[in-house]
Amino acid sequence: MSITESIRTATRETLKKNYQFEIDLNDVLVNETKPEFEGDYTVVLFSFVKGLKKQPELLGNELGKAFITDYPHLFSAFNVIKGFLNLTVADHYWSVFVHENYHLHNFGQKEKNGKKVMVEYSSPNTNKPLHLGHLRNNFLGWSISEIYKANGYETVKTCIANDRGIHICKSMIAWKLFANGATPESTGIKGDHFVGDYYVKFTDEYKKQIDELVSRGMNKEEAEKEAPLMKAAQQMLLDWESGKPNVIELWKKMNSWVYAGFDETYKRIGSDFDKIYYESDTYLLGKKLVQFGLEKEVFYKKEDGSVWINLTADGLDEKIVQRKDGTAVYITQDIGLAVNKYEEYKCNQSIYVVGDEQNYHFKVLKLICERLKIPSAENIFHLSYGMVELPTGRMKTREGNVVDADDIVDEMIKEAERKTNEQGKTEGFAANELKNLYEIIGLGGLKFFLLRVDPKKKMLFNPEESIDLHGFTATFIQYAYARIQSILRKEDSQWPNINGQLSEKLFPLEKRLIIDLEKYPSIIEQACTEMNPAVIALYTFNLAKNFNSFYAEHSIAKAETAEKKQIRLQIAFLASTVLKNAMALLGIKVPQRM
RNA sequence: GGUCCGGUAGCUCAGUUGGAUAGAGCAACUGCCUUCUAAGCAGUAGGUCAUUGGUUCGAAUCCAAUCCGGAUCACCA
Repeated sequence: MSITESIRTATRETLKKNYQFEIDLNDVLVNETKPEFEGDYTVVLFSFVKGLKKQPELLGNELGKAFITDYPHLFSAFNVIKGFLNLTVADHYWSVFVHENYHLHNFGQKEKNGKKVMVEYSSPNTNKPLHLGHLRNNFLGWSISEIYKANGYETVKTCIANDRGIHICKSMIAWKLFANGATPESTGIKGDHFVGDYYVKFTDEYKKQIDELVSRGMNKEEAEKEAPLMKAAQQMLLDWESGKPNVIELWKKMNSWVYAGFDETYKRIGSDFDKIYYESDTYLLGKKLVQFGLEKEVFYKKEDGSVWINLTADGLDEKIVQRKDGTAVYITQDIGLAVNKYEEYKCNQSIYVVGDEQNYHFKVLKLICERLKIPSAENIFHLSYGMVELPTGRMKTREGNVVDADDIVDEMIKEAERKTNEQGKTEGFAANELKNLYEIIGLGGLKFFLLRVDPKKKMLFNPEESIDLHGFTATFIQYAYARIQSILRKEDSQWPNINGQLSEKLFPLEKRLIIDLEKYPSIIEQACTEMNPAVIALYTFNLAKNFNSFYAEHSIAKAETAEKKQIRLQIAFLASTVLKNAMALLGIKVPQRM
């Protein structure tokens, strides 16, 4: 039981015993005591003052006295200010905690709970490379999955490849017309970038055709429809759906180029998947479900043959689920995918990590699944995240101010190298060790920067600031970790063993660190219920900061007594474990030295 | 226009079952390397929590209205 839980329980039991006053555990508000007051934890008494009809100060003093006599192993002192009962937790409690836990490599990790969670993330289109927004998505999805795992869930990481549709045909057409048979191999360009270039080429050439048609007197709207390139792309989509061999062959070829490029990027940024779904498979199941929905009268057909659902009763609009020509729309395949996922894995929860511009889409998807009485409907959860903005304004593909994921990663690693060399502390590092270090620092910095903000809020990505290695960054934490490793290396064989006995008082800085460490299990729990890795980012930063203060003040090597040395070493050891494990939940590695 | 989200220090962000004098980091300024890693530590300064009203012992937090910003309301994905 954690210390805050112990305090809640003690409060409940004491109120029951001394005042015959029954309360729920959750009614006891326990905070960390503010630094300007004496004590470690504070019980806020206002909420039960009314029921007991007692002065808050009087109640506080009575409770405090009872705590000291009834729970001497927990509390050593108390004071009351207004309605706040400040408790000092006994040093003995903390030293026992450290002694019992410091050597646990999986400290904080929960037992398996038998539940299964699916996390879908990344979900790229196969016509262009990953960009900055995808990075936030990937880091978030991966981290959430790890956080669930740490909380005892079995997890399934999935990805849906949006590998079909008119956008795919556009890059195919452009390649066919303009590439002259060039390939990623022949040009040396990474596959996803190679295909993406042809998608851009399509857009450029298409614009030219429109301009030309307009200059010949056609209005713009008509020109957009009549441009030969667009017609070719639409024809290709029809040919694809009818399975025309040469189109399918080209589609497979170009997709394979893209996947090879994605694999490289995923490997680099540490994203992996247990299962990849393909829209080219799921859209067919989606179409079957449209038929099913028509039979059940969840959907209805309009005169032109298109199929709709009416969601006005739920405050939404009518929504199309199948075009008049019988082809699938975006949501059609998502319905299919939801069923597919459930039948294959039967997860207790199905999380979709998708940008907040699709909030409406997922509201609709969930409603449709509920109306169709799909068993997994109520387990669908849209983990919505805000857009990543640039100092110059919004990122827009069309305006070309997209930040490419591979470029960012390169830049971060290069910057890590520059800053590391500036520090000039890398004597004795082998070349491959250095390369590894640059990657750990560069990627860590990037991940931390994108994860430290509440996912649901939009955020500003400032490339210059993100490679600044000071302050609330991964580098700061990695550095603190490397220093702890340095201590432990030196002290490795000389640990005094006095079995957690403590005859002297803990210094405030020591206690603050232990309090931090003790709450780690509740932090990963909180990160899970809130689905927010930023909780962990903030925690690791504070832990590292507190360790640095501690370290600056209290030398471990020159500890005053054996017992001081022991507890400090144990604190250092546990802190290093927690930092490493917590950072791992964010997908961030920590270096042995730097 | 409807719906949803946001507005906290110069900048980037924390801050929910309503709790003490609203917190970090960056930038600025002042100290600290003969010490287990100074990518560090200690400190100073910086606020009308968008505005107004309400609820109560108590509001950045809850309610209402207003202002500002964004997303969405496609037979695009």
